[in-house]
Amino acid sequence: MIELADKKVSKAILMRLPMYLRSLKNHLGLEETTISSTVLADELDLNSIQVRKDLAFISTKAGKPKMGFVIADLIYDISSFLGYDEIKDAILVGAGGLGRTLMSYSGFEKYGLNILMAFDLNEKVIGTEVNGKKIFHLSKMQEIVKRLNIKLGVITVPKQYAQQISDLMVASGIKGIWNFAPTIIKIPENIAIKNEDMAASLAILSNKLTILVREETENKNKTII
Amino acid sequence: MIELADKKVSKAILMRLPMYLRSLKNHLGLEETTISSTVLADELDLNSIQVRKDLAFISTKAGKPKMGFVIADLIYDISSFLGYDEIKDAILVGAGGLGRTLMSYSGFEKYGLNILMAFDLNEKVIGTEVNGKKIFHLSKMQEIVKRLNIKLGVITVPKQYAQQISDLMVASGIKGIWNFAPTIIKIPENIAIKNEDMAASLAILSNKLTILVREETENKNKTII
DNA sequence: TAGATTGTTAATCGATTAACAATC
DNA sequence: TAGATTGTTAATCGATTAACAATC
Repeated sequence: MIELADKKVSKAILMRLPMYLRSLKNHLGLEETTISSTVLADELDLNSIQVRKDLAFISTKAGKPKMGFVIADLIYDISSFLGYDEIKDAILVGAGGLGRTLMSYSGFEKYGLNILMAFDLNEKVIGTEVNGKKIFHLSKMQEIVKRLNIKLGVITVPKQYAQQISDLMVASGIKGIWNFAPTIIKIPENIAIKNEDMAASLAILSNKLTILVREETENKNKTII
Repeated sequence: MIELADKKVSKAILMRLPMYLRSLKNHLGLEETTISSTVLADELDLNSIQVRKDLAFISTKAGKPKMGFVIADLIYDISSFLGYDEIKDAILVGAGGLGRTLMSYSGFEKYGLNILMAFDLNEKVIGTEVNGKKIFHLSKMQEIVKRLNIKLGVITVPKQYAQQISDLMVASGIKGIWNFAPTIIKIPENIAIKNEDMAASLAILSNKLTILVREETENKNKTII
């Protein structure tokens, strides 16, 4: 019997994998064919043991002592592990500033995300296109999503509408939601959600900055005293 | 002698604090004055013990048995802990789609971030304004940043320019960088950086979605077999 | 008072790092 | 061969959760 080895991945690893991918692609571009865990670790400010553990976790081929890892193999393994190789169609709701920015960004395809079209309520934008992607009236969403069997939805509406839109998406059969509205959305158990939380990012940066500035002030005082 | 209790905050806590803040503001808006750790925990899908630990860590006033925490106090404590109460001026480099979106978003002030102006190389946008914020030629940046003693920089340029812009920012005296370019930037020790890594977010969502869909398929097969 | 809810100490869990033998 | 670099087992570290006494 085949053991599907339903490995549970930690969030920490999932966040590092795209970092590896970037580095690896850089090195491949530089005509290199292999790479050691130390080089990767140094570049990404990680521990080399951690890098080896992570790579062992996702890769199908082991690294070789003295030689390291085959870059192309790693790229392939990480990409498929992350599902970047199978393009997932998505719809976006809220064709305002952020929504339009995401629509015009062509880089998501690299990560397996393809925003097909958008929905909005604003008559001014309905019927127009952004980056070749049509904007429809929100009332059309459910039918289209069902018909095309779309599984991913991006929410870029003002926060007061986020919950409604999310409910509508779920009702339409969407299974994964990428939420950019700065609010918490309630979803059923069997739906995946990722909140893009800029406030949290800012909190972290703000804290780092505060500590830095404080340290510098203290050091200055020391020399004076 | 005063012990400054230089508490080292974990990233995990820093990411939760903005979540608390949101919830608390909601409840305050609902005319409530106190809240228990269980209510907060349920709302945010956290453990109530964890909530109490977090709150104990940042708050100046203890909660009271049976009554819970005073919402207004918590809001004040979290805000000041995160530095949201002291507005930090920032500049932005790269007035393209994403840059302009960030410039037009007025919500950052709530988090203590005020984007004063932007810089770019594109003659078409130089001299124009977005949301009342002027766009200058990049060559003006260093002087302005120094003169106004600005400590925060936002990078929204294409990835191939990100490193140069970062170097320029550091040379101008900027201490904290919020990087939206999908690339790794090398910075000196004494500079704070936060990478807004959409690829990592997508990786996490993509993985959740894959697991979900796989489970559903397996369950369906079970019933058939 | 009785019960809800706090804060703290101890236990658990998971992730990171260290040590080291295996090997190309 | 000698040395660099791997993968693995064990140790450490930190964060989360459990247990429970304190108290409003």
